[in-house]
Amino acid sequence: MRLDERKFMILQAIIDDYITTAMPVGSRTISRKSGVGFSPATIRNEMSDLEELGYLDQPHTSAGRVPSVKAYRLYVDHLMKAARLSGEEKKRMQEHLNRRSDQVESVIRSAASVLSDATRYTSVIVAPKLGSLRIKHVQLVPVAERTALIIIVTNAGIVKDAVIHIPEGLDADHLYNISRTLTEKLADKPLDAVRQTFAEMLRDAESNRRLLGDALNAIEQKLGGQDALDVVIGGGANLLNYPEYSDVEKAKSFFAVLESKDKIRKLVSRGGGMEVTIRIGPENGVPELEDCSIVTASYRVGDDAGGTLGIIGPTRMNYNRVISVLDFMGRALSEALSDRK
Amino acid sequence: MRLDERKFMILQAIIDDYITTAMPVGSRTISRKSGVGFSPATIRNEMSDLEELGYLDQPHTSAGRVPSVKAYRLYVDHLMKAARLSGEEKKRMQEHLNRRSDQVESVIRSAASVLSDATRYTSVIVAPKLGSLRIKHVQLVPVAERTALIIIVTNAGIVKDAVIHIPEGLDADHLYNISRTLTEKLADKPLDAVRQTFAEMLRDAESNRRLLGDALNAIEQKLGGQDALDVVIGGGANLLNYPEYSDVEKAKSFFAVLESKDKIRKLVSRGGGMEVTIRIGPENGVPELEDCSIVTASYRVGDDAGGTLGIIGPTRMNYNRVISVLDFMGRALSEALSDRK
DNA sequence: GTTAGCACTCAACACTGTCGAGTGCTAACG
DNA sequence: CGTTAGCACTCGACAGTGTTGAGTGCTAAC
Repeated sequence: MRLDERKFMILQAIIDDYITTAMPVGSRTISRKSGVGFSPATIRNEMSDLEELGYLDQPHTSAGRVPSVKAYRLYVDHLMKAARLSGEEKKRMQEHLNRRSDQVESVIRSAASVLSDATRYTSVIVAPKLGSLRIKHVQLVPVAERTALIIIVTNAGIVKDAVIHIPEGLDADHLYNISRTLTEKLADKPLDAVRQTFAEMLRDAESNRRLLGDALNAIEQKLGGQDALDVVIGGGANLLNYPEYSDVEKAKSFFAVLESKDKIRKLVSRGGGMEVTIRIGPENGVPELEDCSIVTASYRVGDDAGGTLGIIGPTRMNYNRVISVLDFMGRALSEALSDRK
Repeated sequence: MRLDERKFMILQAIIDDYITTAMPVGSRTISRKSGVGFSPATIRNEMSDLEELGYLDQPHTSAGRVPSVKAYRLYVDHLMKAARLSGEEKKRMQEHLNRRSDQVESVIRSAASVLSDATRYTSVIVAPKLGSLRIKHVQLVPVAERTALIIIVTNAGIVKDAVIHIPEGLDADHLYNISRTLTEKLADKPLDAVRQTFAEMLRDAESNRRLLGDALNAIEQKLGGQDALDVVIGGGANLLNYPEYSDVEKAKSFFAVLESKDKIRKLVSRGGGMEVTIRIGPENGVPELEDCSIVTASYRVGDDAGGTLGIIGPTRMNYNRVISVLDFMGRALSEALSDRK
């Protein structure tokens, strides 16, 4: 038995219907649809075939049918027609995104909320690994008696800074000199290499040990520690709008997953490339979310570092729309984060 | 009819029981409690009196009784004995809070999560109004061809910075001079006055118009715009653990309130002072949350600016513990934010 | 003043029958 | 031979029913 034209059509109709209603769909419903010229009985026969082929599941004997993971896969890979976002919508997203575009972190936060608002699902954005950005220059600026700001400027134009303590008696000139040395030593090195280079400097330089140590700590904390933005989630409560989560227990376990960075990271560990990746149901590898799908795309910062943005929703999500939104936002985000000189 | 000793005791027992079980409590339950030497029948008589006095409600004829708002009020104002946090617990909270103490924003975020973890309710922290902090000095640092970092140091040691665009051809010396001028003009003025002073400078200074305008925009955005941290919420999903929210609709409306900054702000608009404020049920003024209580305390940054921290939970929340946690965290947070030289 | 006894109330629960949506199968139709 | 009408069957949803148990209020006795 093969999937002929008509089976495709019927399957598509079932999926479309199920995506909007979340109710098992019966033969009558399909038969009534415009564009389908067959009686319920015929549809039933076809549905029976589709079930045998593994594209449909039946919750129980006298219920309608529900698309299986296999069906969604087929749908996503072959049946789906790409949705176009209206220009107006694109514009609106852009605006909401651009409004705050000073720090990487706040751009990402706003992107997450734009994503979840636009899709009505839950969004996840993993911050870029900034480690591969290269340092352009480093500067120490005195701010108070024994405090300075260390500023690191990278090739992507992103600035990281941190407040550090400095030994007494270091005046602006001193700091300026140290800055020059630091810049010389660090220029063109990736941020990842800061630790090592600092360590070397600590070994060599007798004086200013304290200063260098503090600076190193501060920077490390910014880049890789608690302070570094990691994964941002938007619209967690959105999923409560779907009947799949009308059970509080389910909702709770969903929120529990959202709070576990490990699981989130696992969820969005991406397939690579700028392409949109779709993981349907159990494919996502997190058992608690086996009836969720996750769609991810990626974005870049400058030419090196990149991160992932994604949408988590029920398996019957509107893949169509989600894909276009992610695709668009991936580009928009890359632009917002890279074009900052 | 007056509230005698025994009525107090019984009321207290009822409240205690209800707070832990969330089930209407009957006369038998109270009678069985150690320390109560009366039969259910006697308790019933007393409960009947208490109901008449407005301290108890009866969901329906043959159910147990439930404390009324008036009862909680009495409990909170007179019956409750202050809980002591164990040293161990205090230490744990301190540690979780202190771990990241570089930027105001991240300290507040971590405080929110400490609060919600410690209480198992939802926490809200309103960021301090930084506008009343006074400027100590201002500095422009070149970071790239046409970009500079503007750094504002305040008397509380808090540093705000923003990336701005600068006109071509301004070298480090120029910027240094401008910084000096800015510092002179702005020193000792509150951040709130920046706008006005800048405006004056814009009028006077013929050159560097662009630069000043950009700087003003950037700073404004940082202080009062989208970028300024406003209100942070922690543990929103915590409330799902309580039977009060086993209904998804209720949970949804709760989350809706959490997403509305206006309502949150209304919720935590504080009664003033370092004192802990308690609003029970409808007292909080937000109809959607009429069966939630909110307990707030405040914290300070330096000597001027202050913010509010609070806990939202069901009316039958563990006021006792919540109050001690808030009190402790209020101090801890003030300390963490002020002691930063 | 306290308590035992008793009739009463009401939510929760399990059970039952009905209804309707949906199915599979078979036979008839074009 | 594909399509369709007809029919028996299945099963969840729902409403109605009786039972149980927790809890109450009242009264009379201690």
